[in-house]
Amino acid sequence: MPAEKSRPGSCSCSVVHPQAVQLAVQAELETGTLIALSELFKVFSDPSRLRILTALSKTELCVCDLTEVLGMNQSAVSHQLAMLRRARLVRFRRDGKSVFYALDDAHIGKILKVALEHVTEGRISL
Amino acid sequence: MPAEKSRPGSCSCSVVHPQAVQLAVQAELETGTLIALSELFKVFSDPSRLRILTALSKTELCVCDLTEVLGMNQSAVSHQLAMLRRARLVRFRRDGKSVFYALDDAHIGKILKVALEHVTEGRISL
DNA sequence: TGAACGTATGCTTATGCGTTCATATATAAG
DNA sequence: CTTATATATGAACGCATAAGCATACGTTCA
Repeated sequence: MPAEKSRPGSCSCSVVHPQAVQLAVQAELETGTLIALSELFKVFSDPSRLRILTALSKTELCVCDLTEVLGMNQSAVSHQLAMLRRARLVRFRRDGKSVFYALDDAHIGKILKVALEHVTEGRISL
Repeated sequence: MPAEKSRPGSCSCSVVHPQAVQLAVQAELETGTLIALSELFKVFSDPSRLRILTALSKTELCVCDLTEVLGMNQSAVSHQLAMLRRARLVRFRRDGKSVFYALDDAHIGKILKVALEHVTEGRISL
């Protein structure tokens, strides 16, 4: 008997470790959760958006302020803000002609903080 | 006097809020940190990689095991593992013909946990 | 109402990225 | 040394996306 398993679709290996595989399979996240997670991280994966979030972590800002802080044009900033809005990471209020943005969730700061720890520690170990 | 400021490059607005902008500018991350952060999040922004990290959070696995767990072909898994390796999120050891992968950093679990909280809470509030 | 201003958005382009295919490397067995 | 197996890697294809341009929308003021 050559292999302890042999599901045809996935891989030709015969050295699969069943108990480890089973553990891993049981730990799998639901598809919906997985997609939501990856989309959340995708929002954080762009430097411009990180700068926006960092700025908003200190104070509410209007779009014009953000173009000033980031040195980007208004269209680019608005596009990124739209994405942050869709991800529900920022909220906004209109005041006359200006629209003010602010962070929408407490977890955002936590995520950034933990990630920053990872990054800076990695730095040191280099 | 029409505007309180008017740096030409960024934006034609005249309603910039100087004290808020200053606060935000002071909070800016260094460019290197910013890039490192965004690259870290980029690694987390793909469902396949999240599945790999979730699986490895439970147990060490060889490449063949991972193809089994994920139902992806070996090449795709290896490419993703290479990326995780470059990001120093996983380490690996060779044992005969097999290569076993494991998580490389304690922060990874934390980041995932906090993000998961955000995602699931968002779920509930819908 | 019309003009001016702040902001949002559709379209386009350039770039990036995930997967697959083909192939290369590494280890083990005969 | 040859063959088989496990993994890695380069090239290419298709899709997603960030940024810029032009323009539309919403608000204020005259």
